[in-house]
Amino acid sequence: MKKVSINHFSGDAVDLAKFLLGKLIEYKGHKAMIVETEAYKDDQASHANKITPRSEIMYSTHGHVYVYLIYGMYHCLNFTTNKGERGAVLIRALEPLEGLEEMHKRRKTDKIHNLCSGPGKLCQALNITKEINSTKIHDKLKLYHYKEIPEEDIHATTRIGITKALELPWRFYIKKNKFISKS
DNA sequence: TACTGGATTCACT
DNA sequence: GTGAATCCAGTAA
Repeated sequence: MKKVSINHFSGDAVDLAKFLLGKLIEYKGHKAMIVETEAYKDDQASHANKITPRSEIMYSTHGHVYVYLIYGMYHCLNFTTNKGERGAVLIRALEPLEGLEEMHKRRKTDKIHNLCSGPGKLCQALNITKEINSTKIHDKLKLYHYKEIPEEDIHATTRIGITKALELPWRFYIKKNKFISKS
C-alpha cells in the first residue's frame, strides 16, 4: 500500500477533508478506512478560530496529528493542514477493517457499526489519545491510499457559521456507507 | 485561583 | 427527545 504524501496536507482544509475519504488509517495494529470527515478553518465555534497553546499546532504545522479531549471524556482525532494558515480536518467516522476484536473490547459492544461511527467512538476503538498529539503523520499514526471514492459517491453538507454568513464547516461522507455517524 | 462550557456519547423515558 | 457524565483549556480576576 502506498503512503499518503505529506504534500497533500499543505492545501485547503476543505479539499483535504474530501481527499481523506477512502484513505486507510493504521494505528497500533488496527486498520480502518475513513468514511466521514469535517473541515475546520474560519469557523468561530472551532479551535481554529484563535491561536492558543492548544490550537497553535493548527497554525504552525501541516500533516500533523491533533488530538484533544472533549467533554472531559472523549478524544477527537484531527489532521492539521493549510500550510501557513489555520486549518484542520476532524475525522468523524471510520470503517473498521483489522483489529476488530480489540475494538469490540474497548468499545464494549458487539455491534460492528457501533465501533467507529463517531469522533469519540473511533478514538476509543483505536486507543487514540493525546499521547500522539502533535506527532507527524506516519510517525505513530500511518495513512495509506486504499480506496478511490468516485465524486458521485461523496456527499457534502454545510453548516452556517455562527457569526459569519459563511457555510462552514464542510462535512463529507461516503454515500450509503453504514459506518458514518448519525448526528 | 476560580469559573465556564464544549467539534460527544449513552442511558433512560 | 432529554439529560447526565466528566475534565481541562481558556478566560477573567
